[in-house]
Amino acid sequence: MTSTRPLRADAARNRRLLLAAAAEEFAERGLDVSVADIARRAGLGKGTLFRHFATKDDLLAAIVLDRIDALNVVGEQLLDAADPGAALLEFLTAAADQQRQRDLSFLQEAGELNADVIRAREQMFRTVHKLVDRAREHGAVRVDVTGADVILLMCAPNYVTSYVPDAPPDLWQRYLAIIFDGLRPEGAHPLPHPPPAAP
Amino acid sequence: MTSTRPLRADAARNRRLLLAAAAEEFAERGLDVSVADIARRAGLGKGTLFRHFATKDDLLAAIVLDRIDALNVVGEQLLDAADPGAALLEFLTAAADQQRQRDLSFLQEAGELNADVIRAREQMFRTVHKLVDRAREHGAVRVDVTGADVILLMCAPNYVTSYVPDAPPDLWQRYLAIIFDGLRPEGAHPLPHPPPAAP
DNA sequence: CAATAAACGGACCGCGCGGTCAACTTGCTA
DNA sequence: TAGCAAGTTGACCGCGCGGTCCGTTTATTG
Repeated sequence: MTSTRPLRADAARNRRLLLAAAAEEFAERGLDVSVADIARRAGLGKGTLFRHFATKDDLLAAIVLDRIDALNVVGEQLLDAADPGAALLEFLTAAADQQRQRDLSFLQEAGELNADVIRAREQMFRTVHKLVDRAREHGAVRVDVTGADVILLMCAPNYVTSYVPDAPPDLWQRYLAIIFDGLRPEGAHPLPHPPPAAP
Repeated sequence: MTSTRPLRADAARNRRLLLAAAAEEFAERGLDVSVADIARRAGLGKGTLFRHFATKDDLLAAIVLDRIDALNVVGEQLLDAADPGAALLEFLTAAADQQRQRDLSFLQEAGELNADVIRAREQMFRTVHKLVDRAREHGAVRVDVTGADVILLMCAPNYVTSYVPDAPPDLWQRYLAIIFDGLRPEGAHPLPHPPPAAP
């Protein structure tokens, strides 16, 4: 029973400031910005950061958890869209758009992350599987790709554009479109390797 | 005029040992293994490592340079293959296969790297452009993708599989096949964003 | 085989990191 | 508005990193 009494007003505000600062800092400069920089950006002391998040990883986990949950909500809403193929594309668009900029990828090895994150991630993965199954049944996706494939390919558009120096902010759409065309049944060539069991 | 006299026999051997150890270590444990670990793996002192490579980045650059050059050789040989579409696929296969495991990506911002690496990379990129142009003229690749697109997508198969915990070593082939299907003209949908000028 | 320059190695240095703590400030409540 | 728990802070700690340096070892060569 962790009956958490409500945060004091200033503490709640500072927590939000820290999360916002961290999200921006991670996005702009990658996952190894120092906690000192994050605290400075939030206009707070380093000690305050560690009062709210025991560890740098916990801070990251809190951000990632929010994003995964938000993404899962979008996915679930799309589960009963009229056009399952369009719904899957829309989901992938939302996913790439949300975690634009640098990575923050949620596809990390289990051990590295908080149990809450792992749980949320698995739920989101289940949603993706459903979206893919529906799209496949509807003939919008080739028969030989699985939910696991789509999960793995989900981050690729952002990854790919992260290497072009002054990329326009929506360049990723181009690569999502190419990859999505690769998922379509028309003109599909047989795949040389079975899908992974994992995600 | 840097008239470099030949290395002493043991020094030459140790240089090779260091390059091999670094390549393995980078591949297995990522780019931020310590130089101490690399030296230990090579069975040499840390000082020796720094005698051969002034900086950790120089060591990385030496490895990357080798790979880029090797890849460029493969690409140039494929330039007059009978089937330009198959040649492009073969090139991408060689690229992914060579730099399997962890990243070592050669698509980094210019400033980060040695001038030699940048030169080699640009040459390799020109080869890719030629391979793509030939494949496009031959109808093996959709008309709206460019060499720059292919360069960006080149590393995606390895990236994507790097997230599955105990991935079979050739799982990347599956995602290369999917992406390559996305590059084909059959069933291509118009792309939502112009290609980047950059690479 | 002696002489010598080249190569080696590991103790050492300074830095910046994630994380701690005790003195101080502040919002809440009775 | 007094009292106090909750919250804040920045100096501080230990660590491991990339990189240096110099006493020692070794391949080469006349």
